[in-house]
Amino acid sequence: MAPRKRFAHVHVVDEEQLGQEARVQSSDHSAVRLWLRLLSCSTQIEQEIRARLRERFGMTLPRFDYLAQLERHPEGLRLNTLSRNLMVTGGNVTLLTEQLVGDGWVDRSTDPADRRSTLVSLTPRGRAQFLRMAAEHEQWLVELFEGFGGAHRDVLYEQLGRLRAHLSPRATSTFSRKERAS
Amino acid sequence: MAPRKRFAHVHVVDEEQLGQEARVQSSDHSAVRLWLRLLSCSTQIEQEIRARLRERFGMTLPRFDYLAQLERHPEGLRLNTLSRNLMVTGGNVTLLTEQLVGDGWVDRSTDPADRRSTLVSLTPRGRAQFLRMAAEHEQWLVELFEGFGGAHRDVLYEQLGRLRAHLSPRATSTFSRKERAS
DNA sequence: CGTATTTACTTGAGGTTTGAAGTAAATGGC
DNA sequence: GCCATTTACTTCAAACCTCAAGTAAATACG
Repeated sequence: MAPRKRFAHVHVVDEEQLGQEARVQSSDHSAVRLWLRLLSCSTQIEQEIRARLRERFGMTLPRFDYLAQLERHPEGLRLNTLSRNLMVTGGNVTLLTEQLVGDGWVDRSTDPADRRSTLVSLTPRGRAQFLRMAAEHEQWLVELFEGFGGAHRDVLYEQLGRLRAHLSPRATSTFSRKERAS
Repeated sequence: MAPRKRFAHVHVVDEEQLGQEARVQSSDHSAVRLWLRLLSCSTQIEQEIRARLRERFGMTLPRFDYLAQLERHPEGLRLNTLSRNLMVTGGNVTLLTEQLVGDGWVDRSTDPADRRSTLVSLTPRGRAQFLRMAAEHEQWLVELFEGFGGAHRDVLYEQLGRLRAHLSPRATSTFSRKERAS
């Protein structure tokens, strides 16, 4: 069977997949179909990247993403920020942090300005190793998009930017989730 | 912290998120940025749908997706096909099947034409309940895309179709994975 | 026919992620 | 200054998902 990051969705694929376009009929409306395509694309890429990270580096995607965040913020990040940026729960970040600290990728310290907060940053060795992986990682993406015409690409990039902006208002933090007043 | 389907990726968000666009600089190249936008959009929608399924119906997204597949195929589906369509591993489908059969959503039978295969389909009650959820689910998506202009939407849909087609060749089944000849 | 291979699925261990319920530090009225 | 609330993080059970190693049915080939 085919693997999936976390999941493939909804009426997913099928109508969506490969040669089976014929089956569409009337049942799906445009919002759902758009969502399914979006999901299908992102899942495919994710699976591919995940597999390569494992094969080449024995690295998992969540850890890679975590490290990538830190690499962008040499000054260190608070777990809360990390959670928001990675779009995962606080508990997850706590666990990943433990693992990455344990494996020597990450340094962890209490924020002197706010003793509730934890600051994390890459160890020098972690950073060096991450940079090697990141270079290759970027190549994979270049490869995946290769042949997907530059003009199409720009249009897609542009539209995704719009969509993200459109969706963003609801991208609230939820480390401890009281919010979500329906 | 913010929850995530399965995960948020890579250098994800941050440069990507909200008001922080300024930080982009030179380090990210276009393939990576495209991927991050794609991921960010799909994760946001996924989280939203996941949260609503739980709140409204006590339903999880993987199960909903599974049921959605079956709804589209009243004749029944083999687990193998389901795995490919949902883009998850066979083991996962086996587990979900047990749960859904146990909860009365799904009927399970051996394919008379091939006794290795298992056929699953919705129970009448499962189908009725699913249809109620699906109607609301579609409304959520309509809502999420509301105000994201029709023209933009069509362009995005079109481009995602192209991208999916571009990526698809590598979307091979992996129920029992011998393949992946690097 | 008989055996080797392939295909469909199951099992189990391990990692990931969530959501909910906690603890503890900081902040905001009063 | 005191207490209520908020914010930052931790813990834990349960769900999810993968990967690897199995079993068993079907097919391919000699």
